[in-house]
Amino acid sequence: MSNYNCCNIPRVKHWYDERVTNVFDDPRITAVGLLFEAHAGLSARFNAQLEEHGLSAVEFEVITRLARSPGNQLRMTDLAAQTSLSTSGVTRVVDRMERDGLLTRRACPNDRRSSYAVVTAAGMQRLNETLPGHLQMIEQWFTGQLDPDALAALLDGLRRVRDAAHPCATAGSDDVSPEQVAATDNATRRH
Amino acid sequence: MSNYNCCNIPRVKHWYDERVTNVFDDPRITAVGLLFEAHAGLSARFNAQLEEHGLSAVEFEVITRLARSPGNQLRMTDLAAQTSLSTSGVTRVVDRMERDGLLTRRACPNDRRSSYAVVTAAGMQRLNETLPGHLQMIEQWFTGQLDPDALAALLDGLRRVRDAAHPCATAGSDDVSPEQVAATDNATRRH
DNA sequence: CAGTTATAGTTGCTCAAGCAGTCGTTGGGC
DNA sequence: GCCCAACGACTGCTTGAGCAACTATAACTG
Repeated sequence: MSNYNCCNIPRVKHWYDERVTNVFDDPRITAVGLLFEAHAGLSARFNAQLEEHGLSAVEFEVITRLARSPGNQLRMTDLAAQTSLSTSGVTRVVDRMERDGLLTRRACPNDRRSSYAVVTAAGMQRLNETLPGHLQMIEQWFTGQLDPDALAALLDGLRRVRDAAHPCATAGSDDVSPEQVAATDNATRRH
Repeated sequence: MSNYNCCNIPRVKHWYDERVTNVFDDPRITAVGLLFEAHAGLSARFNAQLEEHGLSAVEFEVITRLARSPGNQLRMTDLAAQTSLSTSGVTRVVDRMERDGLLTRRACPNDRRSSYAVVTAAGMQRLNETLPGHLQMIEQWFTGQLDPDALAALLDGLRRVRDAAHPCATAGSDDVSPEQVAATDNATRRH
């Protein structure tokens, strides 16, 4: 019963050793396990550092996405598309961050349905306080763990997986300049 | 204001182009962006497939961890350690899955504080129905996206990052055989 | 221009997860 | 053997996020 060696699993490509005795030793399972655990580990590290500055991961992502956008602002919908939040989720995060003085809402002049979330001066300051440590964390736990070649290979592989799997969430404010689009590599682009 | 070119960020190693005009173009940000988006993309794909079989991601992880363990069972605490759930979280997931007939609780004979979560026959069947498609998804959106060399490089990099960053959650039932431990690569091991 | 449809944002409801506190059990120190 | 600290599981409470319903505005169609 414990020897779970079941079911005819279709194997399209055979890049791995065939002699598998247990489904859970399947290298594909191992592969996702690695990716997910790396993600979980980094998330935990980052969250700890962000928490020191009174930010949750989503709040940090929100304020970062806003701060990198022209005018430090984004329409609520675009913010939702860039983050992996629903629009109602964005409403609530912005509620909290507005209450904490990090953001403000600003009416959109052209479209009275829309409103912008804008980073306040206090928000920018908070981000300034948080970012250096965050970058250090990235270097300490991620990029610094590998020599340049290995890192490049890793990032290349990730990019391909991302491009393939990342659900189409092409977002962004309407008036981004072309070079800004080109720069926004890790944003939710590339269909 | 939009040109967020701030703060003296310490750069330990310079594996990337120095000429950065905007903090958010920082290759370290891009790197985590890639990893996180790849994870998010894969998660979304997997969740969709799992949902077809009436399983959430955590439920799938729980039942998988149990099914790969000797006797298809694990003590609640060990299950919590292997998944990224708190013990109360595990209590509730097992509650739900027990209600759905996928798991049962079994009293631990040696220690009356502990109880095992055990996969039922229905649970094993559900897993059998779910796994092939899941493996196909992995191949389609992850491992199949790269040629063997690139995949190996990706996994190698991920392994190092995982080993560095993954928070120490050494778990597992007490009586795992050594070869089983060796096989459990993607489990939460390695100090 | 009127009527319909689509879009932007918010709100009520539900649910999943963590924290802290509780209860029963175990094991170590004396 | 008794006491107390540690442990395992569970429960109440809070929080955060999504879905669906709703309102207001915009755009489209004839």
